[in-house]
Amino acid sequence: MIILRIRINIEPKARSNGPLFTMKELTELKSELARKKLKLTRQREIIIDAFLKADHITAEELHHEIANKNIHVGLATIYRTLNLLCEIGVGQQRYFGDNKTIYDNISHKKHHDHLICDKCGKIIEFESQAIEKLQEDMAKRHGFTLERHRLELYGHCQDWKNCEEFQKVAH
Amino acid sequence: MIILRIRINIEPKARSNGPLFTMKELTELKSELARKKLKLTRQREIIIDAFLKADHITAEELHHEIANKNIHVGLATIYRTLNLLCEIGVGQQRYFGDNKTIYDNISHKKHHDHLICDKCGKIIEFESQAIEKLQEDMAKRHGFTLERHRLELYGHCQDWKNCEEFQKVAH
DNA sequence: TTGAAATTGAGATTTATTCTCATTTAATGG
DNA sequence: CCATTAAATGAGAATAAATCTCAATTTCAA
Repeated sequence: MIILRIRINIEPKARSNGPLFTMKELTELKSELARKKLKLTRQREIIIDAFLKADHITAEELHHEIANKNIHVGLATIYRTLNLLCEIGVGQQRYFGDNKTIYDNISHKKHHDHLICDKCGKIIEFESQAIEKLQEDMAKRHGFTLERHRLELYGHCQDWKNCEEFQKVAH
Repeated sequence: MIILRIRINIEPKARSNGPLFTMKELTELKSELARKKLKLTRQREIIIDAFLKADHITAEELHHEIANKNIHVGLATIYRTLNLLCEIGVGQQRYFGDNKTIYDNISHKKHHDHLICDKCGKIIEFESQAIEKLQEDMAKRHGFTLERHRLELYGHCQDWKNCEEFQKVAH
């Protein structure tokens, strides 16, 4: 018997180097997907695995990351899956002004804001109850019901000159 | 004698309905442009005039605004001039997440942050010394020299249902 | 008035992201 | 285990905001 496969995107072997995520993560994810009548495809597993290992990453970067493993997943699928993860609440989109959407892996993080180094691109996360409080006050003063906010501090860090990822970032 | 003009973009008459800006503004602007070896063209006058009358505006909106006066200025020129105004310090770019750059006329404003209504698109400007102070502290704590920041509060205002410019804004 | 240098318009180009649709795949229930 | 069906994928087309190109035009200073 001969089976012809016209398009095999990902070889079954791609799965064989260790489990992609822990059993707990996998179970949670599956039930979350099932709730939305979504499927856990091989592509999604791969994307999610790479995403969970990252901290802040762009779709393009993730695409390369996966390509480096000699796996091909279409860029459109990467975008689709990243947006899906944001809907589920595992990720969040950020725009730091360089015209690229950064996907923030918030699976293990609580709410936070960002400090961004203009020189080396370093991103530091922080949280300030005091600032949040003042924001709430300010909104109330103007008759607003606050839903969300965006706070980004830009400047340069102490050691950007030694920073390995040093690169002038455009504004 | 016959003069043939192949391309007349803006008729001289377009200038005749009143002075575009006050003498003081014009003088300041001219010297500012001269300092940079830039020219005060008719297009720039028109764009700057419309921009100074606005508060927050997109390039596209400004383009329409000008078109409504039966004057044609190319969109590329609008972008170029708006960016120029930002360099000079008369304007500032903002991104409020709807994938369009908003140009903020800051000619008569000091530093401020924004409250944005998700329902009607209303933009309120505010300033908080207290928040700024906390931001400074936070940056210092992480070894950062703060250059600038972005603080935007999103939610909905009291009266968005009656708001004439009501329109669901996409996120 | 004139010449050099800056500016413009029109449309091509870029770039990130989304969309389209034919093909393929996962999950479900017998 | 297999068939069914709805969901997902890949590839490339489409979109949309903003920038770029370049020949034609205009400003400004001398």
